Amino acid sequence: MADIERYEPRIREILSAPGVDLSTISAKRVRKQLVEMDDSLTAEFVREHKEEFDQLISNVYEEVSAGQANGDDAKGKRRSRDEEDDYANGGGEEGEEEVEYERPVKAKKAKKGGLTDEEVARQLDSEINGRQRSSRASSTSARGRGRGGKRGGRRGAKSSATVNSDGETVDDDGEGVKKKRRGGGFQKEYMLSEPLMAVTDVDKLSRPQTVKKLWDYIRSNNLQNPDNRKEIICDDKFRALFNVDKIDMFAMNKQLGRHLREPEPEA
DNA sequence: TGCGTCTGACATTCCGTACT
DNA sequence: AGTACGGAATGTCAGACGCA
Repeated sequence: MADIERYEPRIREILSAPGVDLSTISAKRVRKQLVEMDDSLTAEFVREHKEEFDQLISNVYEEVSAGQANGDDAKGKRRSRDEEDDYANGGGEEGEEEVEYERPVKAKKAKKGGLTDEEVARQLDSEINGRQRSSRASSTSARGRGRGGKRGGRRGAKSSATVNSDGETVDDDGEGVKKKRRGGGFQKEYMLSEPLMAVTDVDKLSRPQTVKKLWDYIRSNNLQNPDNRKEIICDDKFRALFNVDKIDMFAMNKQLGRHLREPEPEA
């Protein structure tokens, strides 16, 4: 039986460190920090004893958060909405705790200014009215899911709404969803820079279409690093585009903006 | 009514976790 | 072990909503 208890001070240190937001910290992150802090501790060991670590982290979390709540009523209040639902739900008392108390995106939103009266009112209003937006946002990560690769729920399964080859947003039936999203937005076309034109073979595209074209090009030219598929090995055209030999896929999207410019207004 | 704020939408791949 | 899926980053705009 490994002596996991001896890591308690470390865990306490992590959880009570200045700048640590208990509403966003996760057991996973604590474990990671633990490994980083303690050279004698390996990731493998932590993985092997994950449950024990999680149990310990949870205990320390309870203590630390209780301590902070005493001295900081505001933070106590902040827990009230979301965390009552999941964290305190199973936890709070003894017994099986929901160790994965992470709510990163929610926390991000909260960080933007916390829950003001206005926001609370809006949330309540949304819940009452059962707006589509609120139902999505309230579950997991609103942005995360909307943005992420699981549109429609399955990898590779094309979404219920996609951008077709004309840059038009369509749903599964091929019907336009312009009722909801007319014009502009993703359908807005930009003039492409010369290097970007060289890759896409067109001079005007919407942003999503541009990204799509880039990925077509990447795949057809095998530019993905086989060891790290998030990394793109630049060929001449890409090098001209990004001025680097390799680029992270996220950075690529970021850099893309530099190659898109507003179309000149038509006469 | 206008302004400010917030959310959802789209493309992409990979990692970690939960579940079977 | 294999499968399924959420979440991660990036950009921008439309639409919904609250408030003054």
